[in-house]
Amino acid sequence: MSTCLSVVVQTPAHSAIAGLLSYQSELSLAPGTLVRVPLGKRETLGVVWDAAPTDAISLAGVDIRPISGVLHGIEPLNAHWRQLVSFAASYYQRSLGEVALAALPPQLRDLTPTQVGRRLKRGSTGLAGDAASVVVAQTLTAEQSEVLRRFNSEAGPFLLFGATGSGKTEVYLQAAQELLERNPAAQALVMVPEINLTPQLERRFSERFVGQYGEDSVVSMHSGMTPAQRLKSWLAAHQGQARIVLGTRMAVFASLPTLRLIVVDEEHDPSYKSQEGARYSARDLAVYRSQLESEGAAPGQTCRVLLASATPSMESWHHSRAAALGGRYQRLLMPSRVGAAAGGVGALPAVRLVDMSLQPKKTVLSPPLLEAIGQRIARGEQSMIFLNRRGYAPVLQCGSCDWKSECPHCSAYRVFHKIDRTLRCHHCGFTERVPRACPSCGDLDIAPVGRGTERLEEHLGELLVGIQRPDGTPVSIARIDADSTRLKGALQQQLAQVHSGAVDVLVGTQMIAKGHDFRNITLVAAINPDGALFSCDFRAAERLFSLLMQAAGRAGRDATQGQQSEMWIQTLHAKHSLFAALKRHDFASFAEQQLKEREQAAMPPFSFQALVRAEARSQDVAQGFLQAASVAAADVADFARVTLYPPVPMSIQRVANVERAQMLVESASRVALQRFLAGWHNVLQDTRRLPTSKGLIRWAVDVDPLAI
DNA sequence: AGCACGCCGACT
DNA sequence: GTCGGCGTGCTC
Repeated sequence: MSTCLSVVVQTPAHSAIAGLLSYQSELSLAPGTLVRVPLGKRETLGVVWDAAPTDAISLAGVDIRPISGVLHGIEPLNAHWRQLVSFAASYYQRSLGEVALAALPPQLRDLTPTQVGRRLKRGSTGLAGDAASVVVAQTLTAEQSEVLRRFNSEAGPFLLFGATGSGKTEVYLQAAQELLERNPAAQALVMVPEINLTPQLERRFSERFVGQYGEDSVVSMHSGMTPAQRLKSWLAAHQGQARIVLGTRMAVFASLPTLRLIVVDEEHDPSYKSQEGARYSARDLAVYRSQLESEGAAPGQTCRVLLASATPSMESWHHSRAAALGGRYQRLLMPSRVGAAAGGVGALPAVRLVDMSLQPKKTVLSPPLLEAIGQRIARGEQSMIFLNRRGYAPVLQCGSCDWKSECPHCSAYRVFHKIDRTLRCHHCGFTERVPRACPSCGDLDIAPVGRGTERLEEHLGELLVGIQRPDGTPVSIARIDADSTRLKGALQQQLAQVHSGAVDVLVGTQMIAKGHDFRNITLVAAINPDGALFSCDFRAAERLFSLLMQAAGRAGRDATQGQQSEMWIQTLHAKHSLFAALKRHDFASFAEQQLKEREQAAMPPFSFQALVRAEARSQDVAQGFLQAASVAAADVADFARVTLYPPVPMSIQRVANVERAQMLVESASRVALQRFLAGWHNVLQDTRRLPTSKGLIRWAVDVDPLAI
């Protein structure tokens, strides 16, 4: 008698066969085993989820086909990994197969069992590193020691609230080091929000651990790696040679059989929330995973989780309030910058607000800011200027008719890029050469409106033309944004330019606000941050505060300059409480204010949300689908405990000729929302099959959405 | 998602 | 008369 296996395979989120598929096998295979199975006319990778001896060879009229192969060289994925995947699939309303297969390295899908076997042989040499090259741990500050002491002795989860420059990375390094010394098999997972931040983190972890634990002991996982590299890292983690895994959000799904420590650096960062496929939050899954890995573990063998940020998310801040008030996380504090003593208390840059309502209209850079930048250049110091908009100008407009550079495929303007004389849509990518004359009336008077980083760079060049560096050479201005760093390695190269001191003024988008340590930057300026102040997105203020705080953290990382470094903000709303709190570097009072407002308005983290998005040929069909699903929701479990809002067009209604609409679902209870969504799923699928839904392209649920 | 089948327009 | 467009439907 053969065995009947339940196998998960890559099936689309809403197809009719979202569940487990049955296959027969002569071998009795353990759950978690990787297999190759026939599916229709092709063969695909699957994961055994369950096995039961059976003699049934058909089910509901479908023949049960035999599996076609087993990836013998790879140990079955353990129960914790399977539980994590199955929780994520159910919480984020996606199929098990989609989540499970997306969590595996893509190359596993393409390789036959024999090819995988060859890779395994070729893999690790298990070379031990050179013990002499071990970089010794730094001496900790009192704050760092206290944080580590509490982290190692108390029960988590932990939220480390640490100022930029307070030495959070050293805390991660020593927490990992302590773990690896204590437990000869333990593994640690350290996540960062962006690919760009992995190289420098990898350098620091490698120099600390590779010497002692071997070449494969530190590996990275992010989408920028080649398929072969990803497979190699994944196998190293799965087989336990990798002791430390560094990566972006996808790394939360790495197979780590002896995981004992998870660090989520910059835990507030929106990049931890996936925006496609299963829209999971890697930060939230990290907390869940640590719980899972700790279940039934001996006291010293639990998996600890450390979320860290200088500006925590309102969710984590709320969870880390006093236990008496219902907090579940331990809040750990590191308010001081390393070496702060040299620069006096805090040594965080002084925040200067420029009230732009007192400046002539259309001023881009106010005279006092320009003056301050000039002084830095004369002293041989660097400045950094933020503008969160790339290109030359966001719109091109005709002076005589009302033509604007609209994208023909999207409800958005195409951005003018002067460098290559193009109009580019940042949503669908549609690009054309800039017209010589207005395409509508033929007038030659077409002009850029507003400004992006390209134009700011040009403008600065004109304004600073008379300024000289200490050695008498002219000012050098550089720009870093998604356009200037398109080529591989370009970002690293441009950052190196800044480090070498060849650049006096750096212009860029938020790309330069994150993580990079610049020793000689003593002035940071945000020239137009007002957009977020009165946004309809209730998280806009939180994001702005965090961005400005992070930007301010770029200034004066070198303690000897801490005293003179400044963060400049130009605003039309100088009296806004956000700026007042920023001036005092007072995240806590900003957060209390935000949470109070959120509580009064019953918004997250005091309520729980999900968004259903629909895409269709016409807006009517998209909204009609949502409306019909909304009406049909009345019979679904826990309907009475959720609020369904009417469908609305998305803020950018049309992208690449697809109309988009969304509908908000809200509940005071996470459990009720989950139960409702689970029951509603079939209703949505049935609604899609209705004749009125003809023209609907796709729909998806986003649980705990970041933006509404 | 793939990969089929299937039913209507311009080509050797 | 075929090649091929992408709409609809199925995969244990």
